[in-house]
Amino acid sequence: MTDQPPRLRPSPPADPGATRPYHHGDLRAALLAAAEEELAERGVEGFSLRQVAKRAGVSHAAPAHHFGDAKGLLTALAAEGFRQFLAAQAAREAEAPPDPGEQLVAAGLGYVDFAMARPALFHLLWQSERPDFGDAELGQAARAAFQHLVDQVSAAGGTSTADEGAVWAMAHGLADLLASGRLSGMLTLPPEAREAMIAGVLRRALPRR
Amino acid sequence: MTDQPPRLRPSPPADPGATRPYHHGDLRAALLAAAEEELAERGVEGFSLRQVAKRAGVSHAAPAHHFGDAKGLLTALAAEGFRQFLAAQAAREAEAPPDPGEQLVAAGLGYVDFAMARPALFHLLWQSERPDFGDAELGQAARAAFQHLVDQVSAAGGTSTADEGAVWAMAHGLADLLASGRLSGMLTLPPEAREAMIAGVLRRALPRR
DNA sequence: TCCTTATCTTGACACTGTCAGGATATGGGG
DNA sequence: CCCCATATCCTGACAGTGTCAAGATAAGGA
Repeated sequence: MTDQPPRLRPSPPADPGATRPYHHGDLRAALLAAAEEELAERGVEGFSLRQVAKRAGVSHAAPAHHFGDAKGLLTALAAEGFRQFLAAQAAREAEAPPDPGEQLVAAGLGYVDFAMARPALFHLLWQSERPDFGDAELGQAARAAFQHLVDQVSAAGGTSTADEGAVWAMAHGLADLLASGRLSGMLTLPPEAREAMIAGVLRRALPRR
Repeated sequence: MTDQPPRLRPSPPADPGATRPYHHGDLRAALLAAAEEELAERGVEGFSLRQVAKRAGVSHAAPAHHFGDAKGLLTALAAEGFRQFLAAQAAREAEAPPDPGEQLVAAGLGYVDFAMARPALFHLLWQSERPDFGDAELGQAARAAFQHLVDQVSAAGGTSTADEGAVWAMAHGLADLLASGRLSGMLTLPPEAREAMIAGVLRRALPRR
């Protein structure tokens, strides 16, 4: 497992005795950080806007000014999540040999890394309908993220829709099943062996020569 | 266990003038049907127990007696969903040649069929935390469903955890991406071409000889 | 200094899931 | 036949949720 992209800064201790200034200073960033913590603890389905506000030490209606509504907050969080998702792939590629095939496998490993390290955020990005995927910023971040794999396929000699779909589906299937705790046969393996097996499985989707 | 419902009202407008009998007759089945409709229309994240009760033409607390709480209803729905998921695979296999490899591909096609035909239910089965997967009935149905693919892999000559994982991940990745409207390159294909491409991609995951 | 703007709080509303207690039908025993 | 134990369903209440309206407070420029 390689380095993960830095998480949003952890939320403040929320000292109840401390007199908090009326203006927070950087509430937007604090709310995003609190939202991701809430997401990790309660899941997408248990996500509560008021709980996020409470965690950030602010009134229940404070998020509205920065994000409009809950969908707006989750949209911003998803956009940031897609950027970190892309960064997870880049981190793996930086450690891999420059061979196009190896780079493609590395991207797939980063795909799986991200899903296993932050399953709730992965869920928000790929299976939730709560973010507004019509939003410009989120749309751009999302397209950039899953276009990256497609580009890697081309670089590795893929030419068809089938090539793109196969690699994407294999990486995504592994990521989703592993993130949700299935594929126990792989999960119980020691990390190095598991990683090697994932790489081997990813290679099956590669265009054959 | 469940009798065939005499009338599974597909969309009961809850006729206000009609005097409904105090006892419904087969409320449990009607609630399950209403729940799946609600699921299809609003998605897992928009699911509302009260809305289900209203759709079935019954008071908001009526479901409690049959299912306990919302989790209980979704657990029962998920168990039924897994059985139908398995049936979708079996339906494809019945039309395929008896060759083990072809049977395995057929199972994968059924896997994808189900996800595309009923994406919200697929989402409930695989990505939701609302059903109680510790429940005995649901656990049995779930295990039977995703054990089937693994058995097919063995029959087709698969011997390793990698073989099982590869086929499962490929089928699952295709199903999830297609159900959520991604993989547009495949979605825009005519059905026969799309099906052939999916089969071809599934074959990539098969153990090579 | 004063006023405009941004930021945050308080209060309210409709909706949700769940619980408690009451109403009604069903079926079997007397 | 009557009666009542039980299953079934309803009404009402409560806390929690997202969102809106209106007010309070701070920041910054004229």
